[in-house]
Amino acid sequence: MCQLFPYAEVVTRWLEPEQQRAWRAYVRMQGELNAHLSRQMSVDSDISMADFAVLVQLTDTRDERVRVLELARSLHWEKSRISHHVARMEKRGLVRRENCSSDGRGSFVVLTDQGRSAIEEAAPAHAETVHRLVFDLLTEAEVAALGSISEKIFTRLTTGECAAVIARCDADDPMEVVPQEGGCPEA
Amino acid sequence: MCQLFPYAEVVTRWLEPEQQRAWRAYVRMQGELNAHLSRQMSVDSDISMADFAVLVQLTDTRDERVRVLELARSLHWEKSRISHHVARMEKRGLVRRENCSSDGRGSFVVLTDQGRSAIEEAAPAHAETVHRLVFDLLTEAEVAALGSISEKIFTRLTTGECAAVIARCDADDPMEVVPQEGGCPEA
DNA sequence: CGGGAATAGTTGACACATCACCCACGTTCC
DNA sequence: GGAACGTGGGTGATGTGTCAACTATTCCCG
Repeated sequence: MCQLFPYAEVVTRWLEPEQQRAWRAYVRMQGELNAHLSRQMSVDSDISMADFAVLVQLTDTRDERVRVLELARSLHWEKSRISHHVARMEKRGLVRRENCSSDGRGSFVVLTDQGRSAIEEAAPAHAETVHRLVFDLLTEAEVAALGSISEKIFTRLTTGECAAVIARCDADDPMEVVPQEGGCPEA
Repeated sequence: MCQLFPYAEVVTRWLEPEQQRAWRAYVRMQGELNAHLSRQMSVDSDISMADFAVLVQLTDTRDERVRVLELARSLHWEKSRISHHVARMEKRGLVRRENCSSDGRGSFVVLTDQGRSAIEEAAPAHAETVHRLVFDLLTEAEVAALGSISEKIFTRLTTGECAAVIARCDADDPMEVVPQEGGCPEA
């Protein structure tokens, strides 16, 4: 409903040639980059990008344990995705589940020793890959531009009408969605 | 920076703070944007982003038919992905297969009337979405920057060593780029 | 206290991507 | 003609993401 503009759709706004070029370049780049990062991660280590993301969240907390829903929020994943993925990671010994004593519904995802060594092994290679594929190519100005462009679009996506569609497991405060600076970030 | 991985500090190039910020912003933006575009596409029409990509390639050719491998190359998809996806699209009536008379091995993917109306219905809304989520937010300079950054990275990914990993592992040259186990299982 | 409503998390069905392997056809060279 | 090899394309198993429906617990309010 909020997504459609039924009354304003008389003439289509096609992309301008320069926008077209930029958009196609972005789409292709993003697809290739994702594919390459995933492939490189599984070559360098025994985990996937998704595993890595989960493990980063776990190592970021003091207890190396985190509630499932908090995981979902910080990763912007659906709760069922978390549930499935954690089940698979548990089967491989990277994490384990523990019941939450203070809330009978909840459960924790806990880092195992095997999970810790997995991410410690994977992280340096991943950082090196990101350097090689991205930052070695860009000037400081371009890095800044990439950051601000990304933040603009991300903010657009996570506030206002757009956020309403995304928000299923979201906090009530829309401003809280973009925390300013975290601890040791991913990558 | 990342005091969690203490033993690797000598060989590892961690990201600088500015790079860190830009990278995190990019990763999150790109994830959200993909999700939103997909969701919006299926809200506005009966096809997915992947369907859309295939249909665009088909409508771009004069005959509205294209060989499977050419489709794979222009989309940068694996051939088996094309095969599976075309099978599903065929089941839904969006395309059909035809044998290639000049090469008994080959086959064409052909746009159907239903496929044509599907993309004609989907395209304007998609263009509008891209405007709304991206280009309405960016200055001309930012559009240009996005394009050139994307092209740089894309070029890096599709030339040299990187391309070798991407290009099927049936490349004849045994290289040292990929550490033994993960790379190109031959034999 | 009791009975909804909200919350935390799981499960199953399905769509999709990847991998390894397969088959059919074409080319080359003998 | 036919073996060897490359190429175009398909198939099935498996891992992954999404949606809808479900269970179990907690919260809220009379």
